[in-house]
Amino acid sequence: MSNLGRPLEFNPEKVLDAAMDVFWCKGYEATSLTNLLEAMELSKSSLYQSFGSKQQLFESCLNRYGNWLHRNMAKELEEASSGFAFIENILASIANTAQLPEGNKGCLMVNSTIEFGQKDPIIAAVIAGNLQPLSKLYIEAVERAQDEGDIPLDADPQIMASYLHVAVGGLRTMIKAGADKESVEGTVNLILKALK
Amino acid sequence: MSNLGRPLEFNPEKVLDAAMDVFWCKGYEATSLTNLLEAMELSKSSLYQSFGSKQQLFESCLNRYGNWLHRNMAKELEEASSGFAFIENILASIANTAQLPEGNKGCLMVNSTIEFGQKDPIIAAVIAGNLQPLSKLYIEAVERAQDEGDIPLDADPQIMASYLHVAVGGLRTMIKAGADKESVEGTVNLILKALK
DNA sequence: TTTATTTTGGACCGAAAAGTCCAAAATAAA
DNA sequence: TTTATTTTGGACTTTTCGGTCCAAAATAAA
Repeated sequence: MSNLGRPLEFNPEKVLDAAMDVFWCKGYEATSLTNLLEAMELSKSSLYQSFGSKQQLFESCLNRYGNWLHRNMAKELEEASSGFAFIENILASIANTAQLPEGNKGCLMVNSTIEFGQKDPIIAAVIAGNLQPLSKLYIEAVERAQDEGDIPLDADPQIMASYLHVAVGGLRTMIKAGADKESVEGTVNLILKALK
Repeated sequence: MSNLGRPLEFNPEKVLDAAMDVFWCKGYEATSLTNLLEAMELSKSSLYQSFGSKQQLFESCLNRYGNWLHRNMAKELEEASSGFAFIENILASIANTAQLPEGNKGCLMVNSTIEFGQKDPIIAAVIAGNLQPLSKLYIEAVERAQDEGDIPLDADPQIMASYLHVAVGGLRTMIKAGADKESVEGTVNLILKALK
């Protein structure tokens, strides 16, 4: 709004990314203020001044992550050679994280869904608000795949989208449990075959 | 071992169940010693004497939960009218928890997989050790369903078992996110159709 | 009844938790 | 240069964290 006063000494987006990564790796409860301050390279007062509280910072991170995810997926859908190829790509890229540090991080949205569920209505709403646009993308992809003849026309895109949501959540769980890449890929093939 | 000394004033299985429920509802990091002591109705020294530490207590709870789950599922498989009916029942009973407190609790094994992943090797081993017998049950069920003609013979039971594991993890995530029963049931139907 | 063994309640511990507060510093506008 | 506005570092606070310790209590065996 105003340009007055002492300017920020940090880049709000960069420090948000840093905080996001900590929450992503450790989960909400397991990350302490100290963890955040070290990663963000901020003083305590700057954090509270700019982000309100640990929980509000977490909400900001969830939204940032959700936006980032949606942007990426929307771009992938746009650039995909077909609706079905998009779905294949999404699941394959998840399978590629098996037994890697990235696979152990999982998906911040899935992690937070499991950690919070409906315990805190505000967090639940933030998650739901970020999940819905992703669902829309899945529906779009399925409809496009139906147009292109890769998915039967009698399938309900809404249910198909839920099915994909389940696949993503389940694969991330499987990978967190330490599954190797081959079995994840085999499972992905089965998941995809079911759509046809 | 020995019968000497003052006898326990509590039932170890009962207090373990109480602890299990707290971890189940809140997750490991979010439950405090105080939460546990209140639920178990134990003094701090009794807890440490009998269960070692918060983490060891958690490990005991995981094993108890895993055994309980395996026992239940083995019984259901035994009593099921067919291998495929067993699979249907498992998924249906998960769908039935949608929008109920039980659904928000989810599955302690799934919750812990997401919360810990591979962060702590001991916990990871405990989870893996409890997951493997469940996998075996899934494989058994699939093989039986193949014998009974409900699942094609060219399907790999191992991959099918992973697929079911993914389905369970994903459904629990979906339900934790607040999905309503109808859409979960629709999704379950799609998951099952894919097996045929 | 003594002795050995075990459990129990509660005091106690240092560390770390999230969060508050304020004076000093840094800037833009007047 | 003054003034208004904002950020920053860090001291400070209260509460809770997981965990230890020990004397008292309760029992079985000798």
